[in-house]
Amino acid sequence: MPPRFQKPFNSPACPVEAALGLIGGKWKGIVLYHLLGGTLRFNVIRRYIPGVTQRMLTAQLRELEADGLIVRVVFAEVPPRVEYSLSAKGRTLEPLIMALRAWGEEHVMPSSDAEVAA
Amino acid sequence: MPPRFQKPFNSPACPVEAALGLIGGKWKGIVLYHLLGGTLRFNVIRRYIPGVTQRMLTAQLRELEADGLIVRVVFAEVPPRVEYSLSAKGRTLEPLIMALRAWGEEHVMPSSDAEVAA
DNA sequence: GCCTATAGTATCGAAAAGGATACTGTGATG
DNA sequence: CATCACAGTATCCTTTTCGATACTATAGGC
Repeated sequence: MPPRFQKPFNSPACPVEAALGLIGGKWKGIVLYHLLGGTLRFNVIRRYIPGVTQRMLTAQLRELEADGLIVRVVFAEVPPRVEYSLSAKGRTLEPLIMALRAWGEEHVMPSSDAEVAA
Repeated sequence: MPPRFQKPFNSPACPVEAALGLIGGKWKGIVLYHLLGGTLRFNVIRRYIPGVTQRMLTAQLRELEADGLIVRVVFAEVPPRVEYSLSAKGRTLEPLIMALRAWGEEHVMPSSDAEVAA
Protein backbone atom coordinates (compact mmCIF):
# COMPACT_ATOMS: atom_id res chain seq x y z
CA MET A 1 0.00 0.00 0.00
CA PRO A 2 1.17 3.45 -0.86
CA PRO A 3 2.86 4.92 2.14
CA ARG A 4 2.19 8.46 1.29
CA PHE A 5 2.69 11.11 3.80
CA GLN A 6 2.46 14.78 3.21
CA LYS A 7 3.28 16.93 6.12
CA PRO A 8 4.96 20.23 6.28
CA PHE A 9 8.43 19.10 6.89
CA ASN A 10 10.68 22.07 7.00
CA SER A 11 10.84 21.28 10.68
CA PRO A 12 11.65 17.89 12.11
CA ALA A 13 9.20 15.64 10.33
CA CYS A 14 10.56 13.23 7.76
CA PRO A 15 11.92 10.17 9.54
CA VAL A 16 13.68 8.90 6.44
CA GLU A 17 15.63 12.10 6.16
CA ALA A 18 16.16 12.18 9.89
CA ALA A 19 17.76 8.77 9.84
CA LEU A 20 19.81 9.64 6.78
CA GLY A 21 20.89 12.80 8.51
CA LEU A 22 22.51 10.77 11.24
CA ILE A 23 24.19 8.09 9.21
CA GLY A 24 24.55 9.84 5.89
CA GLY A 25 27.72 11.80 6.60
CA LYS A 26 30.56 11.27 4.23
CA TRP A 27 32.37 8.70 6.35
CA LYS A 28 29.80 7.72 8.91
CA GLY A 29 28.61 4.63 7.16
CA ILE A 30 32.02 3.00 7.10
CA VAL A 31 32.90 4.13 10.58
CA LEU A 32 29.72 2.64 11.93
CA TYR A 33 30.29 -0.46 9.90
CA HIS A 34 33.73 -1.00 11.33
CA LEU A 35 32.54 -0.32 14.84
CA LEU A 36 30.01 -3.09 14.44
CA GLY A 37 32.98 -5.34 14.97
CA GLY A 38 33.78 -3.89 18.37
CA THR A 39 35.72 -1.14 20.07
CA LEU A 40 38.39 0.57 18.05
CA ARG A 41 41.00 3.22 18.64
CA PHE A 42 41.19 6.37 16.60
CA ASN A 43 44.14 5.44 14.49
CA VAL A 44 42.85 1.97 13.88
CA ILE A 45 39.71 3.39 12.38
CA ARG A 46 41.84 5.76 10.42
CA ARG A 47 43.87 2.95 8.96
CA TYR A 48 40.71 1.08 8.07
CA ILE A 49 39.63 3.99 5.97
CA PRO A 50 42.39 5.16 3.70
CA GLY A 51 41.39 8.47 2.29
CA VAL A 52 39.89 9.99 5.36
CA THR A 53 41.84 12.82 6.89
CA GLN A 54 42.40 13.19 10.59
CA ARG A 55 40.29 16.29 10.61
CA MET A 56 37.40 14.62 8.85
CA LEU A 57 37.51 11.51 10.95
CA THR A 58 37.51 13.57 14.11
CA ALA A 59 34.57 15.58 12.87
CA GLN A 60 32.56 12.53 11.92
CA LEU A 61 33.28 10.79 15.20
CA ARG A 62 32.26 13.86 17.14
CA GLU A 63 29.01 14.06 15.26
CA LEU A 64 28.27 10.42 15.82
CA GLU A 65 29.01 10.93 19.47
CA ALA A 66 26.84 14.02 19.66
CA ASP A 67 24.02 12.04 18.11
CA GLY A 68 24.45 9.37 20.73
CA LEU A 69 25.42 6.63 18.34
CA ILE A 70 28.92 6.02 19.58
CA VAL A 71 30.76 6.31 22.85
CA ARG A 72 34.15 7.91 23.20
CA VAL A 73 36.37 6.92 26.06
CA VAL A 74 39.59 8.79 26.75
CA PHE A 75 42.35 7.15 28.74
CA ALA A 76 44.62 9.56 30.55
CA GLU A 77 47.77 8.01 29.28
CA VAL A 78 50.75 8.93 27.28
CA PRO A 79 50.67 8.40 24.41
CA PRO A 80 46.99 9.21 24.40
CA ARG A 81 44.47 6.46 23.94
CA VAL A 82 40.90 7.01 22.89
CA GLU A 83 38.51 4.20 22.24
CA TYR A 84 35.34 4.33 20.25
CA SER A 85 32.48 1.91 20.41
CA LEU A 86 28.83 1.79 19.51
CA SER A 87 26.33 2.93 22.08
CA ALA A 88 23.17 0.95 22.69
CA LYS A 89 21.43 3.25 20.26
CA GLY A 90 24.21 2.78 17.77
CA ARG A 91 23.83 -0.95 17.96
CA THR A 92 20.21 -0.62 16.92
CA LEU A 93 21.59 0.47 13.59
CA GLU A 94 23.16 -2.87 12.89
CA PRO A 95 20.37 -4.35 10.75
CA LEU A 96 20.16 -1.10 8.85
CA ILE A 97 23.88 -0.98 8.13
CA MET A 98 23.87 -4.59 7.12
CA ALA A 99 20.90 -3.99 4.84
CA LEU A 100 22.68 -1.05 3.31
CA ARG A 101 25.73 -3.18 2.77
CA ALA A 102 23.76 -6.01 1.23
CA TRP A 103 21.94 -3.68 -1.07
CA GLY A 104 25.14 -1.93 -2.05
CA GLU A 105 26.84 -5.20 -2.80
CA GLU A 106 24.02 -6.40 -4.89
CA HIS A 107 23.06 -3.25 -6.71
CA VAL A 108 25.94 -0.85 -6.88
CA MET A 109 29.23 -2.57 -6.67
CA PRO A 110 30.54 -2.36 -10.22
CA SER A 111 32.51 -5.57 -10.03
CA SER A 112 29.37 -7.59 -10.55
CA ASP A 113 30.59 -10.36 -8.31
CA ALA A 114 28.20 -9.55 -5.58
CA GLU A 115 28.48 -12.40 -3.22
CA VAL A 116 25.87 -11.78 -0.66
CA ALA A 117 27.36 -14.35 1.59
CA ALA A 118 27.01 -13.04 5.09
CA MET B 1 28.36 15.15 -9.98
CA PRO B 2 30.71 13.90 -7.36
CA PRO B 3 33.05 11.13 -8.23
CA ARG B 4 31.74 8.11 -6.46
CA PHE B 5 34.90 6.12 -6.45
CA GLN B 6 37.81 8.38 -6.91
CA LYS B 7 40.26 5.82 -5.64
CA PRO B 8 40.75 2.18 -5.04
CA PHE B 9 38.95 2.77 -1.81
CA ASN B 10 39.38 0.56 1.22
CA SER B 11 39.77 -3.13 0.89
CA PRO B 12 36.18 -4.37 1.27
CA ALA B 13 35.39 -1.53 -1.18
CA CYS B 14 32.65 -0.32 1.09
CA PRO B 15 29.23 -1.13 -0.27
CA VAL B 16 27.71 0.74 2.65
CA GLU B 17 29.06 4.00 1.35
CA ALA B 18 28.15 3.02 -2.16
CA ALA B 19 24.52 2.56 -1.17
CA LEU B 20 24.53 5.74 0.85
CA GLY B 21 25.99 7.56 -2.11
CA LEU B 22 22.92 6.73 -4.15
CA ILE B 23 20.23 7.44 -1.62
CA GLY B 24 21.98 9.92 0.61
CA GLY B 25 21.40 13.07 -1.40
CA LYS B 26 19.69 15.89 0.37
CA TRP B 27 16.22 15.13 -0.91
CA LYS B 28 16.56 11.68 -2.35
CA GLY B 29 15.25 9.86 0.64
CA ILE B 30 11.93 11.64 0.60
CA VAL B 31 11.60 11.56 -3.13
CA LEU B 32 12.14 7.85 -3.14
CA TYR B 33 9.80 7.45 -0.26
CA HIS B 34 7.01 9.25 -2.04
CA LEU B 35 7.60 7.33 -5.23
CA LEU B 36 7.10 4.13 -3.31
CA GLY B 37 3.45 5.05 -3.51
CA GLY B 38 3.42 5.12 -7.29
CA THR B 39 4.04 7.35 -10.25
CA LEU B 40 4.09 11.05 -9.61
CA ARG B 41 4.40 14.19 -11.68
CA PHE B 42 7.10 16.75 -11.08
CA ASN B 43 4.97 19.36 -9.42
CA VAL B 44 3.21 16.83 -7.29
CA ILE B 45 6.50 15.73 -5.83
CA ARG B 46 7.42 19.34 -5.40
CA ARG B 47 4.30 20.02 -3.42
CA TYR B 48 4.94 17.01 -1.26
CA ILE B 49 8.24 18.48 -0.27
CA PRO B 50 7.88 22.08 0.78
CA GLY B 51 11.29 23.56 1.01
CA VAL B 52 12.81 22.00 -2.05
CA THR B 53 13.49 24.34 -4.91
CA GLN B 54 12.73 23.51 -8.49
CA ARG B 55 16.42 23.50 -9.27
CA MET B 56 17.24 21.11 -6.45
CA LEU B 57 14.39 18.77 -7.18
CA THR B 58 15.36 18.60 -10.82
CA ALA B 59 18.94 17.86 -9.86
CA GLN B 60 18.01 15.11 -7.44
CA LEU B 61 15.62 13.50 -9.87
CA ARG B 62 18.23 13.56 -12.60
CA GLU B 63 20.73 11.89 -10.33
CA LEU B 64 18.27 9.24 -9.31
CA GLU B 65 17.52 8.66 -12.95
CA ALA B 66 21.19 8.50 -13.85
CA ASP B 67 21.68 5.93 -11.13
CA GLY B 68 18.88 3.87 -12.58
CA LEU B 69 16.62 4.14 -9.57
CA ILE B 70 13.80 6.02 -11.18
CA VAL B 71 12.27 6.30 -14.60
CA ARG B 72 11.37 9.58 -16.21
CA VAL B 73 8.71 9.64 -18.86
CA VAL B 74 8.04 12.77 -20.84
CA PHE B 75 4.70 13.23 -22.57
CA ALA B 76 4.80 15.45 -25.61
CA GLU B 77 1.90 17.56 -24.51
CA VAL B 78 1.18 21.10 -23.69
CA PRO B 79 1.39 21.93 -20.91
CA PRO B 80 4.27 19.53 -20.44
CA ARG B 81 3.78 16.40 -18.43
CA VAL B 82 6.57 14.39 -16.94
CA GLU B 83 6.03 11.37 -14.80
CA TYR B 84 8.44 9.80 -12.42
CA SER B 85 8.30 6.32 -11.07
CA LEU B 86 10.59 3.80 -9.49
CA SER B 87 12.51 1.47 -11.75
CA ALA B 88 12.79 -2.20 -10.92
CA LYS B 89 16.08 -1.42 -9.24
CA GLY B 90 14.50 1.44 -7.37
CA ARG B 91 11.81 -0.84 -6.05
CA THR B 92 14.45 -3.06 -4.51
CA LEU B 93 15.09 -0.16 -2.18
CA GLU B 94 11.69 -0.39 -0.62
CA PRO B 95 12.66 -2.46 2.42
CA LEU B 96 15.65 -0.24 2.97
CA ILE B 97 13.63 2.95 2.84
CA MET B 98 11.04 1.48 5.13
CA ALA B 99 13.73 0.36 7.54
CA LEU B 100 15.24 3.81 7.48
CA ARG B 101 11.85 5.27 8.17
CA ALA B 102 11.14 2.89 11.01
CA TRP B 103 14.49 3.53 12.59
CA GLY B 104 14.09 7.25 12.21
CA GLU B 105 10.67 7.19 13.76
CA GLU B 106 11.85 5.16 16.66
CA HIS B 107 15.17 6.75 17.35
CA VAL B 108 15.24 10.28 16.11
CA MET B 109 11.82 11.68 15.74
CA PRO B 110 10.50 14.05 18.35
CA SER B 111 7.49 11.71 18.44
CA SER B 112 5.13 13.51 20.74
CA ASP B 113 7.96 14.75 22.81
CA ALA B 114 8.97 18.20 21.74
CA GLU B 115 11.89 18.50 24.09
CA VAL B 116 12.40 22.20 23.71
CA ALA B 117 15.89 23.30 24.55
CA ALA B 118 16.16 24.17 28.18
C1' DG C 1 69.31 15.11 20.70
C1' DC C 2 66.16 13.56 17.35
C1' DC C 3 62.45 10.64 15.68
C1' DT C 4 58.26 8.15 16.25
C1' DA C 5 53.53 7.38 17.73
C1' DT C 6 49.23 9.02 19.80
C1' DA C 7 44.87 11.86 19.18
C1' DG C 8 43.86 15.38 18.17
C1' DT C 9 43.52 21.40 16.86
C1' DA C 10 44.16 25.41 13.99
C1' DT C 11 44.12 27.67 9.84
C1' DC C 12 43.76 28.30 4.96
C1' DG C 13 41.73 27.91 0.64
C1' DA C 14 39.47 25.23 -3.08
C1' DA C 15 35.39 23.05 -4.42
C1' DA C 16 30.82 21.74 -4.06
C1' DA C 17 26.26 22.27 -2.52
C1' DG C 18 22.37 24.85 -2.24
C1' DG C 19 19.18 29.07 -2.46
C1' DA C 20 17.02 33.05 -4.96
C1' DT C 21 15.51 34.81 -8.89
C1' DA C 22 14.47 35.25 -13.61
C1' DC C 23 13.45 33.19 -17.96
C1' DT C 24 11.60 29.63 -21.61
C1' DG C 25 7.24 28.08 -24.69
C1' DT C 26 2.55 27.05 -25.35
C1' DG C 27 -2.39 26.21 -24.59
C1' DA C 28 -6.20 27.29 -21.87
C1' DT C 29 -8.56 30.53 -18.98
C1' DG C 30 -10.44 35.15 -17.64
C1' DC D 1 -4.67 41.09 -23.88
C1' DA D 2 -2.85 39.36 -19.51
C1' DT D 3 -2.22 35.60 -16.71
C1' DC D 4 -1.72 30.85 -15.15
C1' DA D 5 0.22 26.24 -15.06
C1' DC D 6 3.69 23.02 -16.50
C1' DA D 7 8.55 21.35 -16.22
C1' DG D 8 12.09 22.76 -16.37
C1' DT D 9 17.05 26.18 -17.49
C1' DA D 10 20.22 29.77 -16.62
C1' DT D 11 22.64 32.72 -13.74
C1' DC D 12 24.38 34.55 -9.66
C1' DC D 13 25.80 34.31 -5.09
C1' DT D 14 26.26 32.57 -0.33
C1' DT D 15 27.12 28.78 2.70
C1' DT D 16 29.03 24.54 3.78
C1' DT D 17 32.14 20.95 3.12
C1' DC D 18 36.45 18.98 2.57
C1' DG D 19 41.41 18.40 1.90
C1' DA D 20 46.18 19.90 2.84
C1' DT D 21 49.25 21.33 5.92
C1' DA D 22 51.23 22.57 10.18
C1' DC D 23 51.13 22.40 15.08
C1' DT D 24 50.39 20.53 20.18
C1' DA D 25 52.22 17.42 24.34
C1' DT D 26 54.69 13.56 26.14
C1' DA D 27 56.93 9.01 26.52
C1' DG D 28 59.90 5.67 24.65
C1' DG D 29 63.44 4.13 21.38
C1' DC D 30 67.87 4.86 18.99
